[in-house]
Amino acid sequence: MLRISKMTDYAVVLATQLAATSGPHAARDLALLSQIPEPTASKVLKMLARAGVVTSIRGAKGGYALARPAQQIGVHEVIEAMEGPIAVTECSDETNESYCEYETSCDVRANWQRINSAVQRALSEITLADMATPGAADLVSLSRSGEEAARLRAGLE
Amino acid sequence: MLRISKMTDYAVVLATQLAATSGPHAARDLALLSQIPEPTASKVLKMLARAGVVTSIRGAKGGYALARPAQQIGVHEVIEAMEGPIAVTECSDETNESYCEYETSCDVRANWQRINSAVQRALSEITLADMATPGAADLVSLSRSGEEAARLRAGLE
DNA sequence: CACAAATGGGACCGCACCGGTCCTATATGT
DNA sequence: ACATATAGGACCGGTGCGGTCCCATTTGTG
Repeated sequence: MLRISKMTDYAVVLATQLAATSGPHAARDLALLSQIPEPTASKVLKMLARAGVVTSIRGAKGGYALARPAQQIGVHEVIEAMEGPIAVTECSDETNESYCEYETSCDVRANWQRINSAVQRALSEITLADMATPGAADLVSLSRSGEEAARLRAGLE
Repeated sequence: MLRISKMTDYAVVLATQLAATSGPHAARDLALLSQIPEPTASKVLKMLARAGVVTSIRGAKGGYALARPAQQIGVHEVIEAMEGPIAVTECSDETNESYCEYETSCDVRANWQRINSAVQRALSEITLADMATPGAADLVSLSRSGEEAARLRAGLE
């Protein structure tokens, strides 16, 4: 988990660009703006459209626009559009019957739901409008990551 | 992001088992308990050891134990042990110089940090002790990140 | 009405990564 | 010494993902 796929990165970039401007934009324009290869950007936008995150207008003068106001679209929607439902473990989603004989391990798996919902909540609180506003990235404190933060800091200096 | 790899799932299961019991356990025992193929479990435990999540005791009567009390180990440590630093985008971690000519897209990428830290925070608030307690799957620490995000949004609106 | 400009929906490919196994070296209790 | 563990890799097969391309469909425009 938590490794961001490139496609998902593209999706967020593109969706944010749609949030920043207004009116429909052709896939080609968005691709140029975001420095994403055009065919790939097109594919990503199609996925977003199918997921209902953006709307599409076909034909000449067509393009893409957000399906709803940017404040009402959480980044989790974009991410789920690209990667499917978030963080399901095998134990939770399917029909499997009898490998839960050892209840200890299955209890643990049930607890994965905590992790899933925690992540989901965190992601749904960040909207595309947030992503479109440039400055405020730092007021989210990343302090508690300890060594991670230290590494980042070291990288900056 | 957010697709949970099998290895990571194993890691959480194994770590949680260590949290539930006490004293060192051999990899073989843990593997049997959790229904994970032994060589794989062994590999996962090695990774956790190298990351400092668990300690190892070599030789006969050896085994693995948590490096710290379960309440002090967030699941993000386990996850990072398996997958490396959480959710970094290419733009943030490396030495790359000049593909940020279009500042709009790079601004967006800077905002990835919000997502990263939101997820990080959510995960760091769930400890192995939480994962080891069976019933109380909901509640606990999830509310924190919610409040935080609410504050952020309040600032924007 | 014909044409150009767009999206929709796939098929397709190459490669990196991941799950999984196994082998050898080293450490340590008995 | 010997049995029991972990440490650290090498190795391999399969799947998934990034990425491209093609063709059908829709729709504005001259």
